[in-house]
Amino acid sequence: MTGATEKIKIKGTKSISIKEIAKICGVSTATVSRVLNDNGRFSDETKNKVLRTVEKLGYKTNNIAKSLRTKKTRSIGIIVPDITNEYFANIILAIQNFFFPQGYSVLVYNTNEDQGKEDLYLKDLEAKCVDGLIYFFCMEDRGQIDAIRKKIPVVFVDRNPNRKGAVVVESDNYTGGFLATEELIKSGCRNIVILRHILTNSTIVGRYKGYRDALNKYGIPFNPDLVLDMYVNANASKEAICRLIECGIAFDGIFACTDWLAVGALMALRKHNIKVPQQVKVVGFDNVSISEYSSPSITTINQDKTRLGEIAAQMLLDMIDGKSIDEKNIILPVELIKRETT
Amino acid sequence: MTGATEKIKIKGTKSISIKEIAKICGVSTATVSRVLNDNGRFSDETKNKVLRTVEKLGYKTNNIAKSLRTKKTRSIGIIVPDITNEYFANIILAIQNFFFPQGYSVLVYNTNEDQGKEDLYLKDLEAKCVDGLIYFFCMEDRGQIDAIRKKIPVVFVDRNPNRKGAVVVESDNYTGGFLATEELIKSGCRNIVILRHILTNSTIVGRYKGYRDALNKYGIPFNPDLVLDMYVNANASKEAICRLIECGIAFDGIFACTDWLAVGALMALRKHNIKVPQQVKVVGFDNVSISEYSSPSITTINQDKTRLGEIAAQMLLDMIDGKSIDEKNIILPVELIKRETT
DNA sequence: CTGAAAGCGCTAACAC
DNA sequence: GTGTTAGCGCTTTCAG
Repeated sequence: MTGATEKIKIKGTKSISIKEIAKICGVSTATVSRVLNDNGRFSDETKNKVLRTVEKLGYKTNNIAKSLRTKKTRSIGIIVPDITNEYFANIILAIQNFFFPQGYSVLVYNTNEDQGKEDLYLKDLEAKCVDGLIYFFCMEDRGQIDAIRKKIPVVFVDRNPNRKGAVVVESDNYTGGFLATEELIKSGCRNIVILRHILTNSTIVGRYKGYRDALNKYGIPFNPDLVLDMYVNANASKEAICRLIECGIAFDGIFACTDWLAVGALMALRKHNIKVPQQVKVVGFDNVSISEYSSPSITTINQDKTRLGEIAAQMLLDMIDGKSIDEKNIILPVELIKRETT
Repeated sequence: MTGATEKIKIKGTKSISIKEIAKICGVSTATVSRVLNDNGRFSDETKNKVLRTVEKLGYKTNNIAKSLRTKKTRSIGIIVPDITNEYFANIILAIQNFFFPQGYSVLVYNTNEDQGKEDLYLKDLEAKCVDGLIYFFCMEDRGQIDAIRKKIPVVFVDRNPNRKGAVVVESDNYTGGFLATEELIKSGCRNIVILRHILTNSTIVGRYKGYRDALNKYGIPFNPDLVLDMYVNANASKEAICRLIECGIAFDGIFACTDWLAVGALMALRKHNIKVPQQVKVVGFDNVSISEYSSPSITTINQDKTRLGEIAAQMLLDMIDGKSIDEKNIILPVELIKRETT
């Protein structure tokens, strides 16, 4: 640590504009603009001249000015609940990797599932004039969603807002829930707990439906005591399972709607010296790293995060480019990954 | 899936400008601009009139145009190695939470430690005219760093580029490495493996130095066979430790420069039926979730990600605002978190 | 193939 | 207190 107080200042890099290079090349700004954007209507000679001086002077186009004219900012927004969650981070990464080579950059907004923030972010995105939005929708319908959709292209990922005409990319949560539950049943479980996120959204609804239908199919009675709602957080699920055990409610399987919820369950089981998978079996959801590296490793439902992101990105780009899009609701398949907890 | 092909189109929300509302209010655009920016020199009467019609017509200022005039975009860039890594994600989150209330939005660029990408991102950031940059510096010096610093304010986080005059916020990696190693020594270890990231940067250098100095202080000879370099990845460290065991090289402690590296080590140890912490003890670094929820839970060195992000953000904002800043190199304290692996 | 000129929406002197 | 005016740097008709 130095106690010195220093004034940081940035050199006024008086950046040169199209005008200067036009003057130097002895052509008009219009011509320079044309060669820069490869819009035709210029000779090879002028092209070379322009390009060479652009290179020499290190000219960089001012995208602000360009945006003002073209009404395109070449940036998109992402509104996401929790960037800290590996599942979301993977999708964001795929989106960024897709868009950057297309010349788009990505504004990231983290809601932490807070609707107030979500509102503010939507406003900000509009003010910043993004060309499109990828939306991990979280808020309840208050008309905002349709409002923003009227103004800019938006594609919903992961969570389905169930609005007519909305473009959405999601995993097959229903089948995921079904497969997870079926795996437990086939391994011999008859009293299957389900650990859910307390915030109801389409992913939870789908997984729960799959759970119920699997129970049904195999003739296992549904027990409402085994439905546990909580905020997604390993400690919350640990406590919930501990409570269940302490109340003496019997169960032999757990379907956790999230891998982290499964981790918490495992902690509770370990604390009570309950053997996994011998006494209780566990299935998670997402297939994030923790499920692979936890001990025991967790049987889970894989979601294809990369494709989720890529497809959403591709659809958004198509919308921005005014292309027609074939499907408005893409549902990606999921897959059971069998590991040590079942 | 519907086979229908639908043309998505966005309604041309012919947005109104300052001009319209000036006309309606019977004042000039300058006046409107003044009340909108609260720049004084207008009467309460006109203020009310303007504000009311702004409200009524739902006028929104066009930030592109504004930026073109003011040369401020109110956006900052973040260049980060891996958004998927909870450690980095936490810092990004803190930065976003700090900046949004200040009216800034955040462009995120993921390098995946790829220098080629880093170069491109730097160019893009410049073209997008961001007001500042927070930089998890990864590339080796090729002059680019100093070049960008001349153009926009940048603060380096996590990794110290060791350039004179650079503003950097980092954890006390040296002390972290020392504490981790000391913890192992005090628990009785004498043959301590260190698991390092193969990409040398200031964090690794610092932690390694701490390791060596702790060894020295306690009179334990350094054994180069116990220094293992790899890409940060649980599988890589698992394999490295397995190899060590299979080669018959004895060790009783492991200092992993990252929690995920520690996780891999634990897997290798489990595979070979080596008891932790009885036969081998392990210390990680970062204190990300996995260290808390792994089984056994991992003793680790905590880095204060939130403060790392907040301080970096505050310093960048100060630089943007042209304020003088007191310290150019903030080093945040770290802390040993004792858990089950030691 | 090229240039002149208008203007995107806003801010900031400067004059009154 | 308020209006006039001149651009910011670029694209894009329209004429030639």
